Amino acid sequence: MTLYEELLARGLIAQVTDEAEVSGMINAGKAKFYIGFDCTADSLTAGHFMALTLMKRLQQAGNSPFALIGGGTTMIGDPSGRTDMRKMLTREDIEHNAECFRRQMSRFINFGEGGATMVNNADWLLELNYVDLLREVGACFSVNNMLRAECYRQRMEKGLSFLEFNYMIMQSYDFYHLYKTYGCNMQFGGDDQWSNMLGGTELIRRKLGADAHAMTITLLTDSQGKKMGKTAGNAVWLDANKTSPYDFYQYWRNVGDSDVLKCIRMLTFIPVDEIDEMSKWDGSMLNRAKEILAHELTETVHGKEAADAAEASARALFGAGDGAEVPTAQIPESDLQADGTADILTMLVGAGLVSSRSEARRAVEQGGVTADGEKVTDIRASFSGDRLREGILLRRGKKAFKKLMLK
RNA sequence: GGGGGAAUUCCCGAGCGGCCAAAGGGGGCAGACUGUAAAUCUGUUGUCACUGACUUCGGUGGUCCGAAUCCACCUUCCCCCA
Repeated sequence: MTLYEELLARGLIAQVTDEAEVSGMINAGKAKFYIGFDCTADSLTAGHFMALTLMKRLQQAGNSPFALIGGGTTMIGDPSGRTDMRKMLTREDIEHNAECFRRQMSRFINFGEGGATMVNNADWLLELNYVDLLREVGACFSVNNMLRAECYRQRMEKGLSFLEFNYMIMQSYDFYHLYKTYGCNMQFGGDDQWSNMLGGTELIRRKLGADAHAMTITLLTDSQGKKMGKTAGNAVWLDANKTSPYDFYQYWRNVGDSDVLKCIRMLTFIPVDEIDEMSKWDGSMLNRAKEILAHELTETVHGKEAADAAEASARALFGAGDGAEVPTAQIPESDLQADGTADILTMLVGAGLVSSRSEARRAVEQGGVTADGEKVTDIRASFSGDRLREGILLRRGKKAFKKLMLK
């Protein structure tokens, strides 16, 4: 199976400018391609993860990746697929985020000798001169065409600022720049980037009379068409401090039946024929597939040790097994009451299992709280300081656990 | 530049000057059922010292015994005309 065929088999490819050209180049292992990442936060997310694995797959086949960090484009803010304008980030924030991205990426991609190249578009975009730019590339863009682009469609109803309108031009300029500087003639990215990417191929054609190509990967959505990699609107981060390895593991452990195989196919490096074998599983057997998915991804992101630990904890907490390594939380001595005990509401808040005492109260009243396996039904229940010193396993609902200790 | 409209709780979206912590939906959370799935049903969803009190309806002032509701100014956004 060729690399391109594998990508197809995994369901990764959404759109390609020229299938024959692109597949030929990447199969031969000689391609130079880039993927851009705008640094809108201080950590990469599960959404970026798929692009990174694509990069890795291609690198393993001998191709040369360029990871572009959007230090410059983030100053503009990509309007694609958004209904409102992004919050403007300060230059300092962006630089900080770019640095975080750089660190995280180097864990997945080999940037060493002969490996991938990391570039930051702040290096060339920030020094552009407005009038020069207008004359050089502005003349190559048709506003009529741009307005037709899918990525602006949503915003045509709600309003689109001129700042954001220029995003496509900046991204196109990136591609043009990388083509001229490194001979990079392919750009990959999420499917929402398609029109931005075409802007680049078009610019290269007009300015240099050369062919450049673009390919997008399918957005990872669940069976209801919602983007995956988010929980209740919050991103699943790759930074262990923002999303703990245990939570990361749990996110994937909990995907719906109908989505497991798709995730395994698209996100893991498990050979395609093995996955085909798994796709014959059904019903509760899929639970095994979910474990594989969760372990596999946690291992790639946080390392084998963390993945094993998360799996062991999960098994212990949800079924047979013991010695669970549950994330712990601590409350200070000062949270103890005069008689040396701690009340359940304070404990729940201190453990971070709820965000307020009211929420803690509700959780207890609804019978969703246990302490060391025993259901707590009284909102005035309290526990001795001695027990706390040894640690009490608090559980809120089915899936949230914290071991609470005294500081 | 001129004219018109809008801003409500996580999101969408109701809201007569007192009966508004604010309808309804979505989402979230919890419970039942399960396989840590889906579907379904039930409860819940501002905070706290919780049969009560306190803080919320873009911002600042004002009218009134009383304002999410009325007035003034400001901010932001949308639409039409240029």
